[in-house]
Amino acid sequence: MEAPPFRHRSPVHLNNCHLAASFDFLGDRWSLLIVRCALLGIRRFDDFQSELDIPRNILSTRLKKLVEAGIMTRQSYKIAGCRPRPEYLLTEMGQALRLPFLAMRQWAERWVGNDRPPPMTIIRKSDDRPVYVSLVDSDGRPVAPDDLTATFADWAAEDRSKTCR
Amino acid sequence: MEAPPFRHRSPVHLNNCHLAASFDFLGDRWSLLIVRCALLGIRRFDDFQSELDIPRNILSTRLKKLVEAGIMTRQSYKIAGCRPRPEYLLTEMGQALRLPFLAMRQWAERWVGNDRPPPMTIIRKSDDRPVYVSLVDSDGRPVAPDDLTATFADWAAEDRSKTCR
DNA sequence: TATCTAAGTTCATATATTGAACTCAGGCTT
DNA sequence: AAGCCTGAGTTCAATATATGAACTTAGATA
Repeated sequence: MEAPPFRHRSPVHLNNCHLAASFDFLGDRWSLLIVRCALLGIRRFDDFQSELDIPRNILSTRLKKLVEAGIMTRQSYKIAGCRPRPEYLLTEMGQALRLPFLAMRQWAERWVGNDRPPPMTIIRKSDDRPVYVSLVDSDGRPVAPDDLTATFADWAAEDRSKTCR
Repeated sequence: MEAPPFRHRSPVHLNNCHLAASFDFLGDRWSLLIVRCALLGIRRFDDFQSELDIPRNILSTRLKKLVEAGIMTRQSYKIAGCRPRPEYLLTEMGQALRLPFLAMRQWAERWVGNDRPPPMTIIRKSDDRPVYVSLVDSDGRPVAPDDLTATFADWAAEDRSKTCR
């Protein structure tokens, strides 16, 4: 990955930045950990609670926020002989977070885990070979990470795309 | 992306999870926004401050944390006629966050921005064509997001890889 | 009727954030 | 030389949020 040119102002105004906006509901440790667990198959209040050792009231407010953001849904499940209970499932929007979370896991295993063998490896179901997150072009061909630059929509570029020095 | 099988416990214990560990220093809104700005070329204290409208003491503690985590370095720059001033640069570890952040941006533009034309588009320098984040195998060939499963290192799998129902 | 369980809520205490004002060091102006 | 300017922080009182323990609730079972 290549170092960016120096700027006084970021080229994308915070108000136009959907990435920054997503941090409103995903930008805290507990929400990120809850989504991590959900992506791994956890669904129930008490399972999130004991897995993460999160205070119950915090879990409650975070789940509400994630539901409100459209990342999770709260629905009832029913097993015979038990009363219906709520479970928290990822929506399609939430499932789509798998890719960024895999990218982040890949980063963490390289840089936090120092490339030691990871506890879990993501593989392709059809042939059991490991899978990676990478940059590709529209034909699916790999793109070198130092071969990137950016263009800006004209409505968004108010002197902001200028670099300095 | 495919829904995961139901589990009471996540298959990776939190203590072995480098992803979860990374949230210790990246799991808050301000740190994420600071890294976003740094990836876009911002380097100076006051530029981070005015770009994000972050309280100065919070910015100070967050930058210290990111430096301590190895994501940024604080070094001096010198321009003629001014005294040396500090600037905050991404380390190699920090630059490597570009991929997860691009994945997250791609997600946010799809799901938060509802696929409206984004203010910024990442393109390949050599041919100006847009670039995407995607799953690939070790030969760089695309992998379908619903074609994934996982294996677990035997030292990590203490009944945790079992699914339920 | 009493007990158990999963899913919450309540509340006092502890911790963190906010925003404004202040400091500090070195360069520039008069 | 004295005073002002600028960028990079620090300090501190007020406010907001998190923590952890205890409590509540609704159905199922004994």
